Amino acid sequence: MTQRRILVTSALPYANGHIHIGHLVEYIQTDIWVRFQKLRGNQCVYLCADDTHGTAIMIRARKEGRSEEALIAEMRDAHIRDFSEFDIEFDNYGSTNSDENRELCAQFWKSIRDAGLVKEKEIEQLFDPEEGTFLADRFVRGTCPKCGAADQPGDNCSKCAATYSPADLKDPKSTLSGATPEIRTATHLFIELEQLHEFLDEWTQSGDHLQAEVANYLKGHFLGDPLRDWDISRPAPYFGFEIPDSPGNFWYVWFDAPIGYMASTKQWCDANGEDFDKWWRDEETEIHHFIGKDITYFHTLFWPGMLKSAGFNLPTKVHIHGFLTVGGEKMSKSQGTFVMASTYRNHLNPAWLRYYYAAKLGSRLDDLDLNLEELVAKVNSDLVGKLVNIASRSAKFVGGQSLADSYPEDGGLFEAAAAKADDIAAAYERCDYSGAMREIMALADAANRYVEEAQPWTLKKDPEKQGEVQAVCSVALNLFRQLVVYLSPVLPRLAEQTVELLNVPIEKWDDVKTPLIGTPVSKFQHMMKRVTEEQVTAMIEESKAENEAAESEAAGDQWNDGPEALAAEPMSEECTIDDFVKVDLRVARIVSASDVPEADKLLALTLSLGGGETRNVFAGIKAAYKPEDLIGRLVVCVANLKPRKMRFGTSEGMVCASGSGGEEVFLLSPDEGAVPGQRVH
RNA sequence: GGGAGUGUAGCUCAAUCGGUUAGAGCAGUGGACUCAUAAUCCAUUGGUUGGGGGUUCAAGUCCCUCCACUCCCA
Repeated sequence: MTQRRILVTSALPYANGHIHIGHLVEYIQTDIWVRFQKLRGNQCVYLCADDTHGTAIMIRARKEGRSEEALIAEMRDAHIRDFSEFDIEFDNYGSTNSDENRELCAQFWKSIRDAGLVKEKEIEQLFDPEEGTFLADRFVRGTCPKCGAADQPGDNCSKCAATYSPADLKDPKSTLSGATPEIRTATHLFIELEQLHEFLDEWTQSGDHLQAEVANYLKGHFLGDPLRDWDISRPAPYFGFEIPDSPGNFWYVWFDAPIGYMASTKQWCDANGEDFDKWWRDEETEIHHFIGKDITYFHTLFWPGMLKSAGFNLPTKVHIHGFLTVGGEKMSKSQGTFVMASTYRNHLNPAWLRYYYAAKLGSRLDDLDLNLEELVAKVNSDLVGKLVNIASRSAKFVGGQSLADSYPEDGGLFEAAAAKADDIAAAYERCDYSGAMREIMALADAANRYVEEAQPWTLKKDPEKQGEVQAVCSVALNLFRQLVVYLSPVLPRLAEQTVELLNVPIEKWDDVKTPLIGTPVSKFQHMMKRVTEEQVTAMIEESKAENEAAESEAAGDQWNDGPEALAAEPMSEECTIDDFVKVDLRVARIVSASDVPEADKLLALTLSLGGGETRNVFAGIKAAYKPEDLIGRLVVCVANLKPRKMRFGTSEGMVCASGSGGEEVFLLSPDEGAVPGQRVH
């Protein structure tokens, strides 16, 4: 087998937050692949870095009253600590805020300029006069210019799905300061990606660079039309690198972030006497990027385009994975399923998560669901019950002695398991870890059956049969070691423990093909504990508590009330008592509630004001309430609202509720004792 | 709104180019064993492959349509 030269990266974590179990899907996936490649004898380096630039970092540092450099240094230490606790082993962990990165950015920039891909355009952008900074779309909220929905983000409306530019918003507010932004023009630099259209068509649609569904997605969504220019500069103030030939402008964070892969490589090369060009300009080198599906287009359009323009190697493959859900739902801070790596570590063993993710990761970009009960079952059953059990039930009979001097007759088990080496390797290679785990666990079952039939515990009682005991245990321990070699990319610590037990290093994939003979066996020690549901529950509880503490700290008071709601929908102008009494608010009882099938957001309600007085109301609360849960409850309604014809009928009032819409709708309820028809003063 | 996906047993997933009676693990049930961390072994229940229609000798797989969910839209 010829040795491959492989450069591997995971996406750069942003220096604005800690590593959580969602991030870990990617780093564990990548780390397994890298460890596998190294075990196969390939020359493989795993590179990563913190992504440190951009507005979010600048704003956060400002809020915390310290420099960006201090913030990112602290975050980088925390990231490195988290990764190391999960046995994620980078060959170099850099930072996009490094000299190497600045130099490489300049080099890319010159190539892209020379290729005639850069042009300047004046664009209008909202500017926060209080913070003294231009505002990215997500930092502006206001009223949708199309449908008039309040509190919508700067680029599209969550109510009517209209897309627009932040400058079109009515009553825009900065989410940073609450100030009304001004429109200012600024010169931005753009890369004319369309000039690379033909190349990108070719690169994305041919070869094996992308998973099939990703190639389809790009074809369907981007490559069918001319590619838009890519805005890669941001005016000061901005935390990043100033563009050398455009003073006052900085490279957009997504320009310098992927270059960070190369800057990290450069650091590694310098530290290890390696030639940088061998890794990024020699076509013999394979380059593999592992990323999540949310950043697909940066890595499959811009990045190959940049590399092509600057004359570097193109990625051999971009491996894209799905998102993590917990219990079938998005990770949720309030439910405690948004678990930080460090919180997990406080309660559970990282090896469990590594195995669980491996058992569920396939080569496609389906989302991965972390089901906590399943985690408990899988770890206890597969790792403890099946795998470690093989050693546990055989090693103690030969502890302190040696394995048999020649490999005993085992009915072909060892050979059969060794024959799986290529299949299992192929599954790892294509990132089908779940397939690999299934094959390995089937072998573990076979090993347990062998021990079951051979009954070393019975043989042990007969002094004449001590040789047989040694033979049976030699087989069992060799089968166990085979499994551990297969699993060592996933469970490096278990591999180390096995080395201690059997006193022979595990160094290469082909170790599965040669049984150990005559080597000493150490005294058996427990290799892995079982998981309990209590541990999992404790982790979730701590995660919840952390979230509550964080919210409370942010709000600065004991009620956890944050400023977001008020900032999102700022106070209206003053009104008089006369203005207020024009609105006749009444307590009403919902006497019927039904779905409006043709409407996405509406429920049809009949409100009783008592004494036979009713109002038919269409309320936009479908996503938040089920009709059957509403019937009978008291609400507050606007009883004198002018009736309005809608497609589905006439609406004769409004039900009072707060919230931003969608599922975030909270009906007002009167306290106990109120009766329908009472006026609200 | 546009695009890309997903939907298979109670749960998590397989099923090669369209090809035998749709398979595993876990959970469940019955039994065996008692070396092992209540681990292991044997047997076994469980399916209208989201709904409907079509193509075909043959459809989980291909086509149309509807439903539900996920992600993306620079």
